[in-house]
Amino acid sequence: MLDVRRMRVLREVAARGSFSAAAEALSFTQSAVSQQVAALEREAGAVLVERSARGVRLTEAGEAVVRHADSILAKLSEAEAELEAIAGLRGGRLRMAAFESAAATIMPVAISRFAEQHPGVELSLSLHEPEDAVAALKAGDIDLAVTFGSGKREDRGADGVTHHHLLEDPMYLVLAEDHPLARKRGVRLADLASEPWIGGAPDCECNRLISAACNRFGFEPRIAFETDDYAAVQGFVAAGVGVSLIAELGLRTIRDDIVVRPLGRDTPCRQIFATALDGYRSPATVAMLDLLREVGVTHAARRPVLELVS
Amino acid sequence: MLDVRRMRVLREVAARGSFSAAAEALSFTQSAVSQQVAALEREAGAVLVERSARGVRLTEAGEAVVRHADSILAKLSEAEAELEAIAGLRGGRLRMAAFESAAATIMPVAISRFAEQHPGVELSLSLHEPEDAVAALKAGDIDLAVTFGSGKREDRGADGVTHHHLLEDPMYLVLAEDHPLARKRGVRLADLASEPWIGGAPDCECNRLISAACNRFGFEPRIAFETDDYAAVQGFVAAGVGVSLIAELGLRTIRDDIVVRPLGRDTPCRQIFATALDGYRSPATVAMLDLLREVGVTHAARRPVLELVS
DNA sequence: GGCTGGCATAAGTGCGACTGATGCTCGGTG
DNA sequence: CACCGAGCATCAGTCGCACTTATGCCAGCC
Repeated sequence: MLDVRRMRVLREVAARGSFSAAAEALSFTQSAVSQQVAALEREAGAVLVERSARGVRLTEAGEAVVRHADSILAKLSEAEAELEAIAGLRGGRLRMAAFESAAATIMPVAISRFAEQHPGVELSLSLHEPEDAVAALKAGDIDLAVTFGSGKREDRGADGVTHHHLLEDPMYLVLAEDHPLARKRGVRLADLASEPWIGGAPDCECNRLISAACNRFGFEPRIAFETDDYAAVQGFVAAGVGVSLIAELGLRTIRDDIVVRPLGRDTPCRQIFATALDGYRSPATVAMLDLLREVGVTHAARRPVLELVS
Repeated sequence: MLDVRRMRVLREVAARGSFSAAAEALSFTQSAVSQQVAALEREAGAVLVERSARGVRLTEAGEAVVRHADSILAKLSEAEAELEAIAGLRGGRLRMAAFESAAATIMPVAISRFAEQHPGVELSLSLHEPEDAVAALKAGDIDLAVTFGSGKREDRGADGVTHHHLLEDPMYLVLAEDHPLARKRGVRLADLASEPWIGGAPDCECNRLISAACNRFGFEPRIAFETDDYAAVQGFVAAGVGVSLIAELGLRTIRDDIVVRPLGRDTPCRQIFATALDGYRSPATVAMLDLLREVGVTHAARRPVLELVS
């Protein structure tokens, strides 16, 4: 195979018109250039350079090699530029996934800020509930996921992913406006032991959050209906099918025929994480992780929904 | 600069999914592949491969490198193919020059046969009198010239070109049909000492041939008119401006108002050569040289004009 | 005819690439 | 749970290649 380093030498020879001049330009000795060109001719199986007393001239084969050398060396520079762009966040891509309420709240903020700081990076966001998101991470389909869970686990998970805590997301009780408890002040979870509940999708982290919260008050919630869309949950609650817990991030829009009640000291909190694979992380991933943490802190500082309903 | 050999290793790693498999495919040890990839990562300034317990996966930067590696390696194969094509006469070019009467006679035969044998080679022919042709050779504008001269010089010229003898081109006396000597049998050059002559262009090899021939018979021809086109010479002769000598190759077409007379043992001959630079010659040049020699022999074997007019 | 500019060649040296051996980690398994 | 195997990293050693220095050779030029 033709050696690209040698092709570079030949190109310099062609440009300068002599071995000596090329050697000087490349900071080699004339001897080295002579040997390299000879080796290249051996590889090529053809005479590439016509030697004459005053400098050299390329043969047709030599011209062909130089022509290709130009294009190959250009491609090499291109590759180097692309690497630099990726490392310097002036290029590359970042594929993310988030669950619905995060995708509607913190992600737009984070994405807009990231795009502003690093306009060259191509961003994409898909909707995935935590379980799917982690699977997508492991499959290499995405680089970063925003997930939630009940425990505050900053730990390096044994399964190759690490959850980086972003913020706490307090959950609120939602009732139909004509529910008997809708007017009561200081409702507690224990008051709702016998109510039918609206849950998240089956076998979903969301459901486990509700169960865990109720369990702490000594009862297992009876799930009357399951849906993974907070808007749908609000619909079912409004229709009187049951009551539910909705996290703050899911309460950006609140129907006017339901009431939202804080649970005071009992308030269960879901924990929001940025989740990424352990080991190598692209510069874009690292930058977005930092940014998400920052957005999380900012978000925690002001609690619009809490003020609104308490 | 990124090393193309290492990029090739990375590409194999990407294709096989593990260092070990790539090593086997490349007939290396796993250790070598590991070291090469590590070195490439140092050059690139970025992690290119995510190592895991079961094989490896490329990072985004790694994918970028492999993408470029593909295109670079493709270009390399292309270059190799082109070299092979040039060496095997399946490509490349051959630029030739010939004087007018050769371009009208032996060159069409040679070119047509060459094109048949080596259809991939791009052929071109330009018209140059010997002096210009040799200059063009030295300037590198052409690869091969067909020239003529008076002496039979196969020698390696001191000026860096070699003339390869192709054939002898006998010269004939041409007279207006109403010329007093037109009917005389056995005309000799000495009979024409006082005639006005039509010569070639000033300071042209062609003129020197006429002078040299006349000198041998003890007179210096008086040049009445000079032109480098044999058709024009025939015109002037027909008009009675003077007499001239025209070589056989220039007598493919003969006006009907002139007569052509052989000079028997006195016949001067111009020598036709294929002329090329010493030193490196492309495969196409060598092949055409051989072919021209062959055409020269064939041409010498049958002498249409000689038979026609003697 | 010596001088100069330019390429080739020979011998020596140092770096880098590859090998072989070994250690480490992770995931699967009895 | 301890073991095992697949796979990568690392180390030391060897070998080859690329470059340098030194020299020779050739051609053009004053």
